Amino acid sequence: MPELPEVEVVRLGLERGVVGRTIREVSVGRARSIRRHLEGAGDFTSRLAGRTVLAASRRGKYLWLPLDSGEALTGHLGMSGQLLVVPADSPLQKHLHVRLEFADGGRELRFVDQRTFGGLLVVPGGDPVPPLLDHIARDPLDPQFDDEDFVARVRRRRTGIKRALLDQSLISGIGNIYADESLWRAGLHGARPTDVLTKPAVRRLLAHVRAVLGEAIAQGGTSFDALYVSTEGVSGLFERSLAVYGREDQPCPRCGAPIRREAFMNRSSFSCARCQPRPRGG
DNA sequence: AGTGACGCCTGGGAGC
DNA sequence: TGCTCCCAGGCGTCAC
Repeated sequence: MPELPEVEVVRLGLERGVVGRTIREVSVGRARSIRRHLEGAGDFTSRLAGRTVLAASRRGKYLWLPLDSGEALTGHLGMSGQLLVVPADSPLQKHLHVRLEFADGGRELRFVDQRTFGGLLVVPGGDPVPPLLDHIARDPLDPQFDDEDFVARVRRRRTGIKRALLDQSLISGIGNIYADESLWRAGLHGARPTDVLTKPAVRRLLAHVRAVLGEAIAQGGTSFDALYVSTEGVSGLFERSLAVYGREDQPCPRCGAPIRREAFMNRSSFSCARCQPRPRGG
């Protein structure tokens, strides 16, 4: 499940694998994967053919490749999207939807996506950020992320802290796994109301968010259900470092109390029953 | 403007 | 065995 660390690992792979290369031809096998490119497949492929990739960029969970045309090939991996850089003659993946061949005849870029929540599109801009992504907040690893502005905005919210962490217009890149891990490290239950958290508490949480994201990148991300791999097809190793996510009834690594699982936004939240007390009324 | 619910997808696993 | 149901969940859209 690609969140910021997984997407960053993919970005690094794209930087090594496709930056500086010129696209020769693009084929779209499944229109749904470019559904956000409203002009359709013909327009999509013609905007890419002959263009050179200038960089590999990321904000939160979005990726984009700025092109020499002033546009950018933008993508989101959704739940199960993969961007693979593979030899042109390698076997076709079952859920291969878009192929980009390069003029140098070397390895090609493939978009593979089982659940098809992800997708690609070509958009104007891209240096530094396509306007398409204006509504996506800076992520906490962005040097220009404004800590005190984040703290203030969180405390003005009237919601639970986990909902706030998952709100990509407030802070981007965090999904269910890293939200739960960060909250565990901070000793906060996700239902804790944002408007009564102290400034130091929010700052501490932000520090834990940064730490867990950084550690996960160093481990190549989390390949919890094997749907996430790097551009080289390699799984990440951070699953073994997860303290709470997916660990219902197992002992909390800090206190030994059983990890609890609760329904949350049509999915699950994992937390320690002792270290992360549920707020009253929550 | 902020808040929260909903729908989109597929495959693996549980249960019958 | 084979069927049905549930679950994973990021994000755009929509209602309030």
